[in-house]
Amino acid sequence: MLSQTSRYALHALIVIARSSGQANVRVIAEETSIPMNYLGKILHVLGRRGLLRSSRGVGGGFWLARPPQQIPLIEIIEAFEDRQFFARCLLGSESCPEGRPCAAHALWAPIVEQTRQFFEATTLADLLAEGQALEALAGPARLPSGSELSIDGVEW
Amino acid sequence: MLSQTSRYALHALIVIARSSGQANVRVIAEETSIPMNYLGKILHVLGRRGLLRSSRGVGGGFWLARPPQQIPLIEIIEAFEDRQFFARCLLGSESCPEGRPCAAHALWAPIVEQTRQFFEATTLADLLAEGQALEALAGPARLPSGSELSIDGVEW
DNA sequence: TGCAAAGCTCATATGCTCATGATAATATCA
DNA sequence: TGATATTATCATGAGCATATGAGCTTTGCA
Repeated sequence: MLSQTSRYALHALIVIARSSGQANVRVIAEETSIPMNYLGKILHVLGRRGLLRSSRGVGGGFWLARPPQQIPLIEIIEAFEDRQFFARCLLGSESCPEGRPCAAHALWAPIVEQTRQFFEATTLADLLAEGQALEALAGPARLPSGSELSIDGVEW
Repeated sequence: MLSQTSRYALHALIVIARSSGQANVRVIAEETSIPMNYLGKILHVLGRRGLLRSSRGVGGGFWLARPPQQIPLIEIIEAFEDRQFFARCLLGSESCPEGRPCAAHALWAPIVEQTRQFFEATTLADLLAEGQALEALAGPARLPSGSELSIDGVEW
């Protein structure tokens, strides 16, 4: 559904948001298992898109340019998927030129539209909240095992 | 969303169903603009999956193995997409191993499930009916232009 | 019985996504 | 000011989905 690259971007942003401050490429790559060089490129794109800020040099890294409530998932996706990602019909836009819908169009359109609305309405904050809920459920049993995904200290 | 190959398969099946009988690769390729050799391979796969029958030699071609009411779209898709097509989470199955859902999982699951149900519930016949409805709307204005997509004579 | 039509099969090419590696630019700090 | 840490940028490669091309096999028909 989503490209690997989009999924990397989402995952990286979740980790950055959780880190309550700056996070550098190496650390994010370790935590997410995303190849480091590739991740650098992805974060750079997110920077140009206005989702991340960055600084170089010692102590540098990336951080969210906006609070996660103001980062809808669709912005992340649009950075890496081509423009027709949501415009495309079941049979492809070739079979379905403007104004001459193909046989599948009307049936498929509601599905696409609902998916698009999901990505528009859901924000990075929603994902963080969901992750927090999961941790509350499973947390006590595996806190001692040392996974340091703490969500505290986020100042938004 | 769907791979090019799946979309080719869908499109070809629509054309075959409309042809009310046999259709050969060359004709289908011309009508759909799908590369002929590639189409041949796709139809062969659909044959092995039990969706098409074929015969060789002069006058040979492909035809539906079942009435279109009994061909759900999901069967077509499963022939060309990998098994995890609907199992996959927003962040990918790597981030989301069995029994340990990722942050996005619960939010995304309903979207995937609804999409899966669409492909299960919608049949080739539904696409044909939709195409017929479109033609009824726009038909009179462009019938003289010679597009011979007649739907008559289907004996199912 | 031989030719032509059509599907079948395999080998190869191409283009894109994903990934790697090296180097440059910039920032911090002793 | 030099050593180090970190992002920025560019060149290159790997692998897969997509596509092409050629020859093989089967079938129908004159």
